[in-house]
Amino acid sequence: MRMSRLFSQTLRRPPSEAEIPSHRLLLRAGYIRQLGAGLFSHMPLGKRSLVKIENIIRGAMDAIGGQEMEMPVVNPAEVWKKTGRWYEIGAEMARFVDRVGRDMVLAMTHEEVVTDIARQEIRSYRQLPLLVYHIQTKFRDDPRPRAGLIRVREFRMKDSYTLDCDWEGLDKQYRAHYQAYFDLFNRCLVPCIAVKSDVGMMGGKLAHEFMYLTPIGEDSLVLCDNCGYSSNRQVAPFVKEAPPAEEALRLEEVYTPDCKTIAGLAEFMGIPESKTAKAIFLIATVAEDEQDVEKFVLAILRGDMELNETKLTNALRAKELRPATEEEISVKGIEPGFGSPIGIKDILVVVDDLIPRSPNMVGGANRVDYHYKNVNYDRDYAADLITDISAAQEGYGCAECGAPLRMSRGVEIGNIFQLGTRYSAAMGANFLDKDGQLKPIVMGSYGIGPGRLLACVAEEHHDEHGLIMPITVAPYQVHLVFLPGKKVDTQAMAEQLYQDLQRVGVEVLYDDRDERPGVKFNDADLIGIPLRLVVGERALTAGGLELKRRDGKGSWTVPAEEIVRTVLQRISDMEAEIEATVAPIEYPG
RNA sequence: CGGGGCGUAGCUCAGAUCGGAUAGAGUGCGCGGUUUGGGUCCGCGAGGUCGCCGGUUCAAGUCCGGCCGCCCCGACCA
Repeated sequence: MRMSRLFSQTLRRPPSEAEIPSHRLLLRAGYIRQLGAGLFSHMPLGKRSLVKIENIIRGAMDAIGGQEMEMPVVNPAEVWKKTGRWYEIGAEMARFVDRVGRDMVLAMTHEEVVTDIARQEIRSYRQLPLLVYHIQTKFRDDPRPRAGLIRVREFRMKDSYTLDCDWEGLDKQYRAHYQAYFDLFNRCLVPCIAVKSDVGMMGGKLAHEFMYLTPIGEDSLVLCDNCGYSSNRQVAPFVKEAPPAEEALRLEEVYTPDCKTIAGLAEFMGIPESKTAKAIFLIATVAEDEQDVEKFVLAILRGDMELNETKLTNALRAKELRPATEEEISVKGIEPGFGSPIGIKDILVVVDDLIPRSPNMVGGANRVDYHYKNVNYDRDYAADLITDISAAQEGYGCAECGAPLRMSRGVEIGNIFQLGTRYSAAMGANFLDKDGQLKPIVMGSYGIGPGRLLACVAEEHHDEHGLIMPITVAPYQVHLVFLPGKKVDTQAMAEQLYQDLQRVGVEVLYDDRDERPGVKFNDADLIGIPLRLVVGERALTAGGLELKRRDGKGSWTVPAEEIVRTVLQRISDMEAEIEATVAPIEYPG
């Protein structure tokens, strides 16, 4: 490609709305342009990188037996109603009515469609297992897109689906994806870890998220350096050490003026926060018989701990969970700031599983400026549900080995779900097994966001001058630059090289513009093509052309007659370096 | 959806407190010259519904009201 013809220019300054490096550089280098909140165009450079990423994904999926197909973006609501997700998913799914008044959706994932097809196609265990995938544009009306390509509303997604006779088969395909994902992320040179995750709207049993670790990430992760355990904070369990047992003392009301916070209360009472209990009031939306019911929930956990809303949502099987308003709290006869489950009726009380093991706590008395001393679970109040609803924190004990946990942040670049029979059972996708029994197909679902992955590549590989694209993902392999010469016609040489290199299959971005050297070098650095080939008089008098790696790992002066061969060699060197990082990884089970 | 910020040339920003005549700069873009190994220098030129609608006023980029858009924090989220 001739840069004089390229449809996008580099920007000297990034638009002011871009804050994170990947967003700024992808804009400046001309890979992307923004249309609206969470809506981006991929310019020719960006599109080429995106296609390369998608092809890396294709390679990895095909290698584990995947068959590429394509399913419709627009779905009739009917299938979504059948699985219930029409009702469960909120405003993030775009819906519309077609010309004859039918409800339609823009599919944000394709379990329904795959299951619908499977229902028609699959009759026998002999047709299983199967792995199908497609790479397609998705729209999710995210309430808050951010960070450039990291979190957008419209994006490309690879989603694959496995169909199996049983859980053993699913497990096998799940593990194959686990390995394939590491392989392909390695090929993109994006380091990542797999963490256990919440199943969220997908439903199902087991799920992992693949996380690129970075402070700009929006997921909080819990990691154990000792045993390697890792989990999304949303679901992370941890060791809760119960305080020493004590004789239950007499319940006592104490005057605690202005103690509306845990910190204030602990200070006033002269006790650690761990001796207090906090009461949090929420409204949970729960589906009962296809109807949404709002339930008033009182969550109780130790004063020094934080509520984990995902855990609570899952425990309640709630669709939605939000803090209760002061009015809603007052209506229940509860005093905000001094709330307590004691003596309150007609609410759903959920207690963190550490509370029953914590004797003589200080908690609210439902009366302004008063708390109870020596509150003991069971004796003084009861819960509808006792379970883990507290959030892991830095330093808490690892649930596997007890060592202190470390917190980190990450960007989710892929995920894998063991769905089981949720969709097949709901939609009647059954097959006849060996034993003559009709059984629901056991399914899995697996996603990757190529656009987000591109952002992570940029985030991981750049310097103060611009992008440093890995050879596997770069829009072109070689950036050819000529610098006008006084005696030598460097432009003619460059034109010839441009032809020669393309003839042997090298992808060349050729800067044929009449620009000053500084401009060309700066643009080359910004765009980040892995190899830069300069035709200039200075190097020619020193014996050849200048070939340089953008990542700083080598530069060479190459005689003109050897240039094509050398370029091919350097390209395959760089490809080999990356392929060497692809290795079997232990599946944690 | 709550809190905060911003909206003037392709991009980065002045101008707004205190209303006043053809709305500016840098960069980018076009033309001419100059220069040619890290964003040369000089000249000329094109480029604007000052986010939109309404109001106040003799007069609005500037004041008032409403709306829209974008960004950040939170809520939310495969």
